[in-house]
Amino acid sequence: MESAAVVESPEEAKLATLEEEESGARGIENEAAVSVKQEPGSVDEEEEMRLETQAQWESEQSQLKSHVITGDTEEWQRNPGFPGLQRVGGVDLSFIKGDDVNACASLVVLSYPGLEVIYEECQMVCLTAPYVAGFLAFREVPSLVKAIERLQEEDTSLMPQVLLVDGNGILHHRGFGFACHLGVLTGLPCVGVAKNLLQVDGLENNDRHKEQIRELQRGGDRFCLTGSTGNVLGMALRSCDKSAKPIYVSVGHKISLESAVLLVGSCCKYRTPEPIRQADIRSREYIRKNFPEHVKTEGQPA
DNA sequence: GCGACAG
DNA sequence: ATCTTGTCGC
Repeated sequence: MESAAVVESPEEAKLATLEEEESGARGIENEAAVSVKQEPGSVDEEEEMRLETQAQWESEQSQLKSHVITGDTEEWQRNPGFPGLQRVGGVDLSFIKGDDVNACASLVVLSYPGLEVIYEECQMVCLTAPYVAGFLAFREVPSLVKAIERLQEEDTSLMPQVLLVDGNGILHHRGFGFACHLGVLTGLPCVGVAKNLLQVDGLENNDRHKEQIRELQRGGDRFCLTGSTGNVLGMALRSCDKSAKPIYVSVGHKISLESAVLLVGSCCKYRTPEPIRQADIRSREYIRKNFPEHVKTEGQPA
């Protein structure tokens, strides 16, 4: 047959759906002046419903004894257990203060398990999409795909075998966050690493969550993030001894949660895994150097 | 009015 | 994401 059979993978289908939602969300945003308030109907009914789902959720949560899994980042670093893994990539964008269009995109590749920077690139980019909560990828992904393509062209032998992304993977309102998005468009395995919990599917930064965080004593300790639908969406990981605040790891593309957590843990000298941290440092520095803050220094006497 | 809101 | 200095500690 002449017609090219366009077979969509489940991930690609998910992406297509999200793209539709994104354009919808942007349309709403553009007409934000028109308030679309819902008629409250019956307040009592709503409240009753809310309390009921709340109670149901709480009972489910208490049954899910998401006990702390004790880990050991030092041990992971001594014995990573990823034979064949030599290059881990990291990406990040940094922004100029009052500018929501121009940004610096950075891609770094680190040796593994040594964590030395073996490739780095910073590139000024123009962002097209605005930042809309839940649609982060639409703003940041295009520039990063281009960065990967430049590396592919420049030196394929430096192509990372896995990419750490700052943002979530399946820990997302539609189960398809930044790390999934970038993974599908590049074909690379991706891991989502967020610094804050995205409160979705019943996951909440409440007292219970804070208590679980307090139970994380050492680097490597972690616990499952189980949504109210029963799915494990990611893990809260204490990435090093120094910082008590965990990072949130979730599956992006072509990697299991277990592998993702071990990999991220073995990449942490500090709270943020080195590949992302190095990309972050480099893109910030680039902005700092090339965009003198003429806003701040006013009276400079000659 | 208050909280959420990955980056 | 960005706005921001010093400071306490190893």
